Amino acid sequence: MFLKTTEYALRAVLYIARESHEDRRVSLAAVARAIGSPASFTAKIMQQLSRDNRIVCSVRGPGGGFYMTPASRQLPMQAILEAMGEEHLMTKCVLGLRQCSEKQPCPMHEAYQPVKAGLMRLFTHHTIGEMAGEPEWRKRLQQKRRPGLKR
Amino acid sequence: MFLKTTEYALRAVLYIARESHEDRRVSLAAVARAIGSPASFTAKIMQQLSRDNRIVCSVRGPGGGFYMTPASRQLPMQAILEAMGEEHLMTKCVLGLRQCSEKQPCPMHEAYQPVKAGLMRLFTHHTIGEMAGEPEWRKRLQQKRRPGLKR
DNA sequence: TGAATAAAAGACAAAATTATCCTTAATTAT
DNA sequence: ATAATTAAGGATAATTTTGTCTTTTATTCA
Repeated sequence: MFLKTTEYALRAVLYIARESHEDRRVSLAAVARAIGSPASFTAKIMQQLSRDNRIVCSVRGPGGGFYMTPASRQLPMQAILEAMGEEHLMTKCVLGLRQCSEKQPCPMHEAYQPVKAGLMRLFTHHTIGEMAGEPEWRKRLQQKRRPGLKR
Repeated sequence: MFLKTTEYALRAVLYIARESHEDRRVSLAAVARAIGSPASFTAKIMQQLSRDNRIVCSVRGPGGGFYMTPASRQLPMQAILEAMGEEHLMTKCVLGLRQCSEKQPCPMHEAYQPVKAGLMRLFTHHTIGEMAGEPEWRKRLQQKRRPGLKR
């Protein structure tokens, strides 16, 4: 569906939405560990996500790291795709045809239409904060982070 | 959504389903032109699709080319994805997590579920022949092939 | 101010995907 | 049989994506 980069970005933002506040920041290393992406690669992704502090905010120096404001949590999930330059994946033709449209439909257009609509709805109708609200996720990440944890 | 290779494969099979019969074969060059993919790259894709003549059949020599049998037209669209080794894209987690499941859902699992179901339905419930049945497609391909056509 | 910390930025490397070219094998027609 | 045609197969190259490493900049604290 998405590029690995974008998958990492989605994971990272959801993680930060859970774990951070204005005063409690999470480090790059913590993010990388949590989302299972190499640290220096994660760094590049975080740069895209924190450009202009639009989606996540970043602070350098001791005690620094990343966090999200309440305002950013109100952004639709789509904002993450936009930051990564992959928002077109929601509207793209299944066959990858540029000219495909309602007027000039590809053979799969009609059948794919409801899937596309569902995708768009998924990313436009849900905010980041909303998506980050699931409790199962955090539990699993902690299991993963310390595999040898007893019980 | 899919790799370019797979998009080409889907386009190629739908094109061949339309244009060919046991006795009327389409050449590699024709397929490549129709789907807008470089000829030698298309050749590689056709090799995957005609392996064991499972999806398309191929014939070498003068008058040769590719065609589809009525039996192949009955295959679900999914068969094309399988031939290209991308069937997992239908069932994959949006965040790309391997462990994501009903029991261990990622934050987007529940919301993505209906989209995934739609995707799977799209490729399992529709046959290649069915999908190839749209008249608009052929018209557009012919326009594209000869851009300077009068009228 | 100076040292330590943590992200930003840039250069570079590896891997995967996409694309090209050349040779071989199969089929048809002469 | 020989030549011509068309796909198969193999080797190689270009591009994109993914990943790494080093240096720079901002911030905090002593």
